[in-house]
Amino acid sequence: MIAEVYIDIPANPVNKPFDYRVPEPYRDLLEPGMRVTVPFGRTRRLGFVTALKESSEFTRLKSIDAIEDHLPVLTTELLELGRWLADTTVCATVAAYQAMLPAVLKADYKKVVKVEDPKQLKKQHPNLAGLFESKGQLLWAELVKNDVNLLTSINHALRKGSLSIHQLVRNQATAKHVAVVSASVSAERMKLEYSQLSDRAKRQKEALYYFIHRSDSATFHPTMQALTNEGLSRDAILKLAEKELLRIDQVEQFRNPYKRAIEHTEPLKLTDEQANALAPILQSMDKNEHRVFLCHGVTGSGKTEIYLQSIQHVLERKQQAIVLVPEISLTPQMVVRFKGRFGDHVAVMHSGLSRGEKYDEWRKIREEKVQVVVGARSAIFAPFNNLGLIIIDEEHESSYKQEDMPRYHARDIAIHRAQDHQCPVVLGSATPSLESFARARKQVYTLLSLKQRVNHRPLPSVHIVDLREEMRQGNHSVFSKELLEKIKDRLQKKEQTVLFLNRRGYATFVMCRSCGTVVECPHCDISLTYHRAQHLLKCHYCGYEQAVSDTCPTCGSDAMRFFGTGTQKVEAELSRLIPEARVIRMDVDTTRKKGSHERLLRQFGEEKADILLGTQMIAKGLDFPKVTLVGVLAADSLLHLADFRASEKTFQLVTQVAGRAGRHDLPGEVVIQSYSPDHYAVLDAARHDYESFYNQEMALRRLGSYPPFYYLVLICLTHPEPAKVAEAAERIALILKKHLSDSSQIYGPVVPAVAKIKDRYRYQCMVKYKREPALLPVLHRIMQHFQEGGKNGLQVSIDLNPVALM
DNA sequence: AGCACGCCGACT
DNA sequence: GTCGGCGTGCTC
Repeated sequence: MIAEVYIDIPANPVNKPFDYRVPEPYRDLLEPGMRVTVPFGRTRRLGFVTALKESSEFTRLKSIDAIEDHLPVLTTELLELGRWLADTTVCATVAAYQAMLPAVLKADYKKVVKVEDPKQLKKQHPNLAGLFESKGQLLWAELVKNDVNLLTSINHALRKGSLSIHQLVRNQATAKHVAVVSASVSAERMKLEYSQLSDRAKRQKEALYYFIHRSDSATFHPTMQALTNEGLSRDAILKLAEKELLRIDQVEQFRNPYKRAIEHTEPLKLTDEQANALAPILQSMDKNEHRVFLCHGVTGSGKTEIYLQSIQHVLERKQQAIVLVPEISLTPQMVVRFKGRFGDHVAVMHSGLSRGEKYDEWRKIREEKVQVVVGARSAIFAPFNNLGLIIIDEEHESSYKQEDMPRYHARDIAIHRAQDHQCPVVLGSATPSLESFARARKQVYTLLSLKQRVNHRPLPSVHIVDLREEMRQGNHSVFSKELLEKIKDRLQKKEQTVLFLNRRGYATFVMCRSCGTVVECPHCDISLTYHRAQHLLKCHYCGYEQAVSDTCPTCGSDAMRFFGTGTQKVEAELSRLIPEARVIRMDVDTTRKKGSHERLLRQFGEEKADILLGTQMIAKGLDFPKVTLVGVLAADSLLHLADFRASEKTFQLVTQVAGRAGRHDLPGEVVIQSYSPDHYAVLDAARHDYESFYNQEMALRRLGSYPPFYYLVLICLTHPEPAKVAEAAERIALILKKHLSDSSQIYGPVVPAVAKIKDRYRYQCMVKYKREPALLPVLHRIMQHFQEGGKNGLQVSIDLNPVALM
């Protein structure tokens, strides 16, 4: 028997299956989808078995070393999905497989140096022999870490045979075990032994006594942890186990990230609108029919309840469901809603979990211990075998697009899997992506509309403030008069305010007023942002930091001034203008630590603050009854980005943020500050008019030949030398022009808005096309040709259907 | 990704 | 003459 194995090196030259002989004892065990360790070249690597066969065109086959799994980690469906994913996103097949699995299933490679001939080593390299001391082997990394100059003597010793190198492939997947203690003899016997124990064995007697006097001693098996918590001695228990009076078992345990008890909830009574939306979804499930529904519902229209009740139906049909939620709205609030309804049937997957916790949640899915998974983007690969429904909440969210290889969009994966399983997909959003809404209009998707909020609360009233007018009246503050007054008013009424600004840091750039020099990052083509807390200038692209100087590096004048406003500056302004206000600031800088995101939100929920000030991350999923005012400080910060989606993003963001106000009994109010108050994205968001926005934006997209009228491909090249990228970009553009049809438009090469990142110069080519059969073959060929380069050479990335043109 | 093979500059 | 730089090519 022969196995086809994909080696876990996501590079082009090894992106193909390698044949290996399967040793006799493995023949009944090995299945496609399992991981194996194999000899590869002169090292050992982990690989994925994709197929089994009887013959190979290669004669000198090596054998598989070991099987790493009992159960295939990739199901037949996922193996196939991975191939499709690699093809359609132009990446290595293993890269696709790795993206579908939890990180712990990746191998941990360790190089080990072994002493073969201690005497010779001591004679020829006493310094090396000293390092090894009495140990027979050392980790390569440890050995080299001490002294790089050792390399020469190590090489010499290797050649002389006094040292040898071995490759260790360690499986990182470890289940958590707990020690469980139980009685291994009868109570009578324990009593007897007890009486025979010497009085000096006080701790042992104590422990034994504890077990004897349990009426349920036969079925009593507490964890070691629990017993030591009771004050019993661990050593005494071990001694008793040695005497075979007690036994200790290592029991595999799922880590439980959600320890607190969650109250069970019952299905809510649906409004007519909700019931009308739910019915076709259930119908489609019952007919085992693949259909995509676009659930377009205003914020607060009760989409989640529709999700919950359709999942209920999935469970009744003994099927499984995947629910995708954007990472930032995967809050405890959200988890509680699903766990409350479905309890232990739910696994949760998000970035806040440790690697071990993620692995456990994944195993619950793989071993069919749960039927529902709620998770961020990668949960779309949940290894369910009988999917009945896939839900993507906030389907317009750009975080569903993975930004590194494989550059997939979870929505595309969802539709592909749902076709395999003949089940429906539900896309939900208050502000659908133009792509999805256009498909709904063309009846490719089925549109479900929810126009009313469940509790019949009116949508918040929205005021647009013209910041140009404020400027004219001499107000240079980040707050308009109107907004400031409203914040003060809420403070007095003990109500809460949410303020949104899409820029972190203090000032977005530092400029010399005398010569106009803007301080830029030495490694990137971008201005540095001033962070006041540490009094540093930081690059938001590469993380570079430098001290703030008082004088201009170019002209030496002391006219350096801060421009632009970030969240830190707003925070400072607030404490100056309204010193009594308690402010919580939420941005990448204040939520970097694990759990701080949740902690800040909880504090705000407990009304320990009056104002929540934040970036993107506060735009979604927040639901606090006391919030009656939402302020969007600069609604056009995104609008002027050179991106065809700028208006769409602005519209979505403003709508989402506005939706945070007045979700409960108290009426909500929204103030939008903008330098372009007449822009349709701002106006339509203020009027809660999606269709009007859609129509205007579609007209512009048609004019610019942008999605959803055309598909895009973005090819981005980087290299430390500008001339090298330019040349490669030129050649790629030529290849595209030569091989693609006339109906496709090829743009570039051009230098993108940020011309250099992390000391690498960038160039881009773009293709717009409607139907282009030659596209994927050409892109694969480009990848093959240009991506063979080494570490510092040319890097090529291909992004099909990019979400941003950065 | 590693690692060897292979062809040109500064050293014992 | 050799050590060693990193450009190219292969791993079932």
